Amino acid sequence: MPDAPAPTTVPNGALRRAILDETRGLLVREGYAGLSMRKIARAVGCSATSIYLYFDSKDALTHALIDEGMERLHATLEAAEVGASTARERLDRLCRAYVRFGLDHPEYYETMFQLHPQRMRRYPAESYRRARRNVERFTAALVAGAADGTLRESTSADVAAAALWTALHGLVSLHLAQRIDRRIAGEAFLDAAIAQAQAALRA
Amino acid sequence: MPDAPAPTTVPNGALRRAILDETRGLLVREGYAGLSMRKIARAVGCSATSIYLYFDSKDALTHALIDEGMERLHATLEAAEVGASTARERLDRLCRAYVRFGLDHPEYYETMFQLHPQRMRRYPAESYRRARRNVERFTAALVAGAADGTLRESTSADVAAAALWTALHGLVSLHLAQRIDRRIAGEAFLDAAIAQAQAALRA
Amino acid sequence: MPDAPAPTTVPNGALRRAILDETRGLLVREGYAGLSMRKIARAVGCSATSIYLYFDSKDALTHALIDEGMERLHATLEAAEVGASTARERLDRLCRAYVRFGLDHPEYYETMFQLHPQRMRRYPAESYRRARRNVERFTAALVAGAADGTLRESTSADVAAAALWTALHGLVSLHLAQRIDRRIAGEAFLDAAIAQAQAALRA
Amino acid sequence: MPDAPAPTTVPNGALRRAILDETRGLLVREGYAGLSMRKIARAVGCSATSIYLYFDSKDALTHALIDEGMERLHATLEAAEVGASTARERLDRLCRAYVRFGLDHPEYYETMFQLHPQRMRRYPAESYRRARRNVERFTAALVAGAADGTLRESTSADVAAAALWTALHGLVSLHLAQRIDRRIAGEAFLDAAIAQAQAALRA
DNA sequence: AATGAATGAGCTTTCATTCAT
DNA sequence: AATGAATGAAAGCTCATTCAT
Repeated sequence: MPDAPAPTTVPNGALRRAILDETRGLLVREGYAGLSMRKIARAVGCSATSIYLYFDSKDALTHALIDEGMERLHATLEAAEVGASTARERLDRLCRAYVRFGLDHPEYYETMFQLHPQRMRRYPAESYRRARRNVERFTAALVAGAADGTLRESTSADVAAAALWTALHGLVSLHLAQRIDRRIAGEAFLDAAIAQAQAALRA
Repeated sequence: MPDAPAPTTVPNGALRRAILDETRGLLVREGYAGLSMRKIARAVGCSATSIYLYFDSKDALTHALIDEGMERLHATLEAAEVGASTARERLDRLCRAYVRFGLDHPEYYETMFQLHPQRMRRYPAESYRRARRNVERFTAALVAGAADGTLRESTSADVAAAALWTALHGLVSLHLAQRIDRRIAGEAFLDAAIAQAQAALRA
Repeated sequence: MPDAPAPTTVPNGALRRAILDETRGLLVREGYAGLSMRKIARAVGCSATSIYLYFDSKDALTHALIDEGMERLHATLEAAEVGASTARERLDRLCRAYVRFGLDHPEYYETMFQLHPQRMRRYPAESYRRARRNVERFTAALVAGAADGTLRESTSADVAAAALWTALHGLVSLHLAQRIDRRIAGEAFLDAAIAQAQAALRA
Repeated sequence: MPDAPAPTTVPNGALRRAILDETRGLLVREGYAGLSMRKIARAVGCSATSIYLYFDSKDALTHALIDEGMERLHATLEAAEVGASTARERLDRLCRAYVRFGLDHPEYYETMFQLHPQRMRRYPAESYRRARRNVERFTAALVAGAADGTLRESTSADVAAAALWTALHGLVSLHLAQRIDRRIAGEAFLDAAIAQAQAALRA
C-alpha cells in the first residue's frame, strides 16, 4: 500500500481533495501540534476512518501536503521568472515570490520546512529531496547572472543559492512565528530584508 | 521507596537543574512535540509529580528553558564582542557566535525561536520580548560601524539588524532541521552564508 | 482483543444502556464522589475510551442519568395517581410514590436532587428544570382538592406543593443517608412522616 | 493516634482554628468535592503537611468540622428556645432556628447532613450520633406541648420529632442546592413551609 | 467508498499522604 | 511546631489506529 506503483490507482475522489484542503485550514489555524485525525474528519464532514482510505497514516497525509506544497512553490517560482529581462531581475523576482509564497501559505510553509525529517519516520527522505528543485531555480538564476553580467560570479553557485535560500527562509519563518518586532515588521521590512539578502550577489 | 537512598544524591534544588537539563536532552532528541512530563520524569529518574514542585506546568517549564536559553545566548554574544578592533569585526563575531550557539544548543534554539507565542497561551509574550535584547546587540554594532566607517550607514539600523538576524536564523534553522543539501552543508557553507548575510552591511 | 467474542454480545446501542446501568450501580455503591470513568469502564467491561463514544463527558453522562431519573419519576407519579377516587387520595398516592421511588432508586435519586446545578457547569440548568414537572403534579392534586373539597384551599397551591415536596425530599434524603435513628427508622416511620407532611393540606 | 484519650493533649494552637475556619470557607465556596488539603493549606498560609499535625487525615478534618457544626447547631437551638411562653412557641422557634442555621451556615450544614456515614470509613458513626441530641430538643418540645396543651399529643414524640426534622432538612437542603423554583423561593416560602411542617403537631 | 464501534497508550494535572529534618 | 521534598495512584480526556461490515 505505501509504495503503490501509481498514485492514479488510489481512490482519488473529491474527498481526498477535501481532506487535504481542510487539513491545510486546520494547520494554519491550530498549527501542526494541534492537528488530529478526528479534527480533520470533523472539518471535512467525514468519519476519521475514511481518511485512512486515502492516506495510510497521519504522517502520510502530512507528506502528501508537503509534496503538494513543494509542487505549488515550484509552480510559483516558475511563473515568477517569466518576463524578467535580466538575470538580476530574475533573481529578485524569485526571492520575492518565495517570501510571498511562505507568507501567503503558512499552512504549507510550516509543514514543508519546519518538520525534521528524522522525526518523521516511516517515510523516506525522498519527499524532502524535492525541496532542492526549488533551490535549484535560484542556482540557475545565479549561473545566468554570471553569464549576462548582472550578478557577481560566485565560487560556487550552489553554495550561494543555498545561502540565499536560508536567508529567505529565516525571514519567512520568523515572520510567520510573529517574532519580528511589531514596530518594524511589515512590507517595508520585507523589501529591505529581501534586498539585503541579495546584496552580496549583485554585480 | 523504590530507590531509597536517592534523596541524598539530590540535595536541594538540584532536581530542578536536572529537570531542565534532561528536558533539553529530550527536546533535542525528540523535539517539542515529543515532549511529555512522563518522559521527562523517566529521564530524570523522579516521579512526574515532582516536576510540578519546581514548575507550575509544562508551559512554565518550557518557558524557563526559553528564558535560560535567551540568557545564555545573550552571554555568548556579549563575550563574542570582546576584543574586536573594529565594528565590522564586532559584527562578524556576533554573527558567528549566534550561528555557533544555535548549532551547539539545538535544544535551546528550537524552543527559543520555533514556538509561536500565540500557541503558547497561559504565559505572556514577555519572555519573547527578551529575544530583542539579542537583536539589539546587532543594532549596536551597526551603529558603531556607521561611526567608525567600517560598516555602511543604513537608513535604519533596527531594520538592517533585524534583517540580518532573520538571515542568520534561517541558516541555523535549516541546518538543525537537516534540510541543507548534504553535499554542501558544512563549515565552509556556514562561513559563506554568514559572509553573504553581512555583505550588504559592509562599507 | 482480550475478550474477543464480546462485540456480538453487545449488538449496538446496548453499550450505552450498559454504561448507564453500571453507572447507576456505582453511584449507589460509592456515591457521586467515588465515580470515575475508569471505574465505570471496568464495571461495564469496556475501555474508558468507549464511554466517550456515547457521552461527551462525565458531566454529560451524569446528566443523561438525571434526565432518565426525572423521566422515570414522572412516569411513577403518573401511574400512582391512577384510580384515586378523591384528590386527597390522589395526593396521598403521589407522596407515597415519591418516597418509594427515592428509596427504591437511590442511584437516581441522589444524582437527581443532591447535585448543585452551580457546581455542574458545562450543562445548562435545563435538565434541572424538568424536575418541576414532578412538583407540578403535586400542585395539580392540590388544585383538584380545593375543587372536590377533600383538601384545604391554600393561598398558593404552588407554594404548598413545593413545601410538601421539600418535606418529602428531606425524608427520602435522610433515609438514604442513613441518618434516621435506627430505632425508629422503618415503614411505620415513613408512613407517619408522609402523613405528617400532608396534614396541613387536608380539609 | 486516632483514638487519643483526650483531645486537649493534641497541639491546639491558632493554626488548628485557622484550618477549620478556612476549610469552612472553602466548603461554602467550592463544595465538598472541591476540597483539597493543598487548597486549605494555601488558604491558611501554611504547608499542607502542617494540617496533618492537627488532623490525622482529610476525613478527620471533615469530622472535626461536623462535630463543631453539631455543637453550634445545638447551641443555636438552645438559645432559640429561651423566652418562649408556650411549648408551641418553643417548637416554632426551634424550627425557625434550625432552618436559619442551615441557610446561614451552608459550609457546616452540607457536611453535617449530606455525607453518608458508610462512605466516610475510618471513623465510627459516633459523630453522627451526636446529631440526635439536636432532634431530641424537638422531642422535648413535643412532650412539653402535650403537657401544656399547646401541641397535639402524638403516638410517639420521637417519631413525630424525627418526621418534623426530615421536613425541615428537606427545606434547607433544597434551598441550599438552589433547587426551589426561583419564582417562589424566598422568605415567604420559608415561612409557609415551616408552618406547614408543624401543622400536624399543633393542637 | 465509507463508516461505526472499539481500544490501548498516552496526555497533563491533582490528590492525600509520608518522611526526614 | 512546622516544613520541603517526594511520590503512587488516580483523575478526565484525546490520540492514531484497527476491524468488521
